[in-house]
Amino acid sequence: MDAYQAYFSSQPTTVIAQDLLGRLLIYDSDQGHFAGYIVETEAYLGVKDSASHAFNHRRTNYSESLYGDPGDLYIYQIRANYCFDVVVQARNEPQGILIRAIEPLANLDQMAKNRHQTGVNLTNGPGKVMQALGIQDRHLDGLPMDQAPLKIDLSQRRQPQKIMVTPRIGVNQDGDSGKDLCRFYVWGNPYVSKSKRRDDDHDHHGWLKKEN
DNA sequence: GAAAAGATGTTCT
DNA sequence: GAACATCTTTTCA
Repeated sequence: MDAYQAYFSSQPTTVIAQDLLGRLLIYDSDQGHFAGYIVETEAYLGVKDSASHAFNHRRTNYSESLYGDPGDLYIYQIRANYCFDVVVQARNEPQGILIRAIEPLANLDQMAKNRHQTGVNLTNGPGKVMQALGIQDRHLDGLPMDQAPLKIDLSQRRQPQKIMVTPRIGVNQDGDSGKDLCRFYVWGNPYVSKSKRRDDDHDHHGWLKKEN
């Protein structure tokens, strides 16, 4: 197993989800070089998680990638929108981390064209991130991230001032896992989904220091 | 700034 | 036919 796979399988999923906050998401496409800091994640804990696509060992051709190797991509469509997970834990252990929001760093102009929006609306939600990056199909589904154009840079990390923990967004609250505290985000960052502007940290966007 | 409704693909009953 | 790991637009405050 390489170091990339080890990172996504040597700690509990909720710990990895928090460690991903502040890391750089990169996508190289024919639209240019996209980059942004991850500011919001959600952990999905596999067969015992009532909100997971793999609940009760559900396994279909559609969600097969979730059962793949740690560090693989799982790209899926929910209603009219695409989202993506990083697959974590060993092969056949279907856990994943949904990347819900990023703070854009590079290629903001192209993101605005792809989204037909500006400001925080570029990337403050999982479907919005995919639209901003111009990903509107599943051709990257199942690929190992370190060999795909869409990847997370593990060589550096921006340090959040404070990590907030809440129940997940958009999942059925009546399920056994509906109120589990599996959503993590950078306090004060304006790109966190469903956040209120009066809670923003205008000086540092919730990071410990200025731009590296 | 909140709430409601519509668009929409896959899975399960 | 119903539910869903979502987003946009409209309507009302």
